[in-house]
Amino acid sequence: MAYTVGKVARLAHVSVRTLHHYDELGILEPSGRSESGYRLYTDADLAQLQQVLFYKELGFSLEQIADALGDPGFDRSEALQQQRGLITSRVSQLEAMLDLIDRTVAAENGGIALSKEEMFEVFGDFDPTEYEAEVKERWGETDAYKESARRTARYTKADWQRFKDEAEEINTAIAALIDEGVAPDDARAMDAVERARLQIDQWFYPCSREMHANLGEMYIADPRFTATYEKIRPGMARWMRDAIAANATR
Amino acid sequence: MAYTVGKVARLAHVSVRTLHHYDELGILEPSGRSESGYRLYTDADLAQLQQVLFYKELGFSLEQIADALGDPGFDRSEALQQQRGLITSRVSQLEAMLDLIDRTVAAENGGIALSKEEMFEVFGDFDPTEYEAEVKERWGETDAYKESARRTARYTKADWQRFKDEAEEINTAIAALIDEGVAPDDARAMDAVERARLQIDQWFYPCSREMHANLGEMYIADPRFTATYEKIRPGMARWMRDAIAANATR
DNA sequence: GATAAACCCTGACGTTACGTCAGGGTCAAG
DNA sequence: CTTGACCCTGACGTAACGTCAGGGTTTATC
Repeated sequence: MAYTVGKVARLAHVSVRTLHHYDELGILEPSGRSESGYRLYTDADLAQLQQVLFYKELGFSLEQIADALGDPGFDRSEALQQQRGLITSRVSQLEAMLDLIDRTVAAENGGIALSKEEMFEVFGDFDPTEYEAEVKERWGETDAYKESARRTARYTKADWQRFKDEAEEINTAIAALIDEGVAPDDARAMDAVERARLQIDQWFYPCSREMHANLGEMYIADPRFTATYEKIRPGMARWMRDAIAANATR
Repeated sequence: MAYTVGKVARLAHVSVRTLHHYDELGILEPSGRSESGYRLYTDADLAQLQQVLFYKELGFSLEQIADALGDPGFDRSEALQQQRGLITSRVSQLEAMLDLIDRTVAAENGGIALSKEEMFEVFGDFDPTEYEAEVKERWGETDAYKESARRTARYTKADWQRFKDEAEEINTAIAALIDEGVAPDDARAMDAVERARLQIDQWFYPCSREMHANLGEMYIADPRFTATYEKIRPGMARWMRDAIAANATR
């Protein structure tokens, strides 16, 4: 029922030093100590260690992990769902790499050559803004991509920085609403996603509320978009979809 | 045809600093410089960068990458096949995580609880020695696991260190043969894998040449085993399978 | 019941793979 | 011809541990 560092280390395939480190950072403090000062981990501690390892596997920093686990509103099942989605999107990314390798080999054997962009698009994180216009075209607004390209061509470095700051602020605000437990059909929720819509409208291409609703659907249908929002808060992708849908019909 | 750092960075979703770093380490030195000293990357450099990124994605250190790419016997297609196998095994691991999450959620909803080992077995690298005895049982030698457990129970820390050193030496010798281009049915190859067989026989459980051949088949059938050997040298898993098979029938 | 091997503790410095300035030269569009 | 984006070389900072050192504790075994 109570495990010493060494036992936990062997069980979880981590080093003793790693457990010491997590203890220092407050990410995983053992529930008890023996008389002689030995760290003693309980079953609950093991469950938390598993959470730490899942998050680490998904590329979260230890600081982010500390924040997530330290949050009083932390919910294990919710986190597991979030992690499930993120792992799924990671699998898609790796499968894209397999596909890239196959196409590269085919090209070497006289197949069609790959563009420079194709050679690297599987690396690095997925950028939603790059992709939204493209998706929009599939739904009919055939000029979205061109319009977006036309506008963004003139953007300066400072413009992009402003856009990023603005986007982050909007996302932070939404995350705060989620933390407060505000429902997606609450007026504050709809206002928040309306800000997101206006931002797209202003910076990239005309985006009606109906079109925004389409994008919202994609947030939960495409694992890459889902991952983008789930990484901010568990359940955020679905919450946004619902809030955007509510905003479109109010 | 010639790209500056910034262009390469945007294309490959890496930072300029990263490219500087790779240049310092000699992992990716641009083929040219402009008059004013700007780094100029060619298409071939981009292909090499892609290789670096693949290896990095698979958890190789920059030092290992430098060794692999710097090796005069480096072969792009061979490396791509190796990477394909390693990515496949990574996907299996992530799928095991998805399965673990599902079982954890099921357990929370009144399903069967998970053992401590199950909670963590998906993390950390795959240890072949832990698994071989278990697999051996599937082929009939029903006491392999028990025998192995009986023997290893008495092993001291120093014993394990000796075993690891020995195993590494054997693998290094095999890798050297591969580097030399020695064929799997060469006598030297058979001798090398015979040493591997004797090591298993000595440390864990009786392992006949026929049984060893079965293990060899598994090295290419199970992606986790394949990954273990492919990580040492591209093509090593298949080479060992062939050498072991040759050794079993000589 | 002693004695060694294995295990635990707390510092504290080392390492990898970059991030992040600082200070200064270069290029291209208006 | 200037201004914003871009490039250079140091050089120090950082995250997540690895790796001793020095010293106490537990446990298996003789």
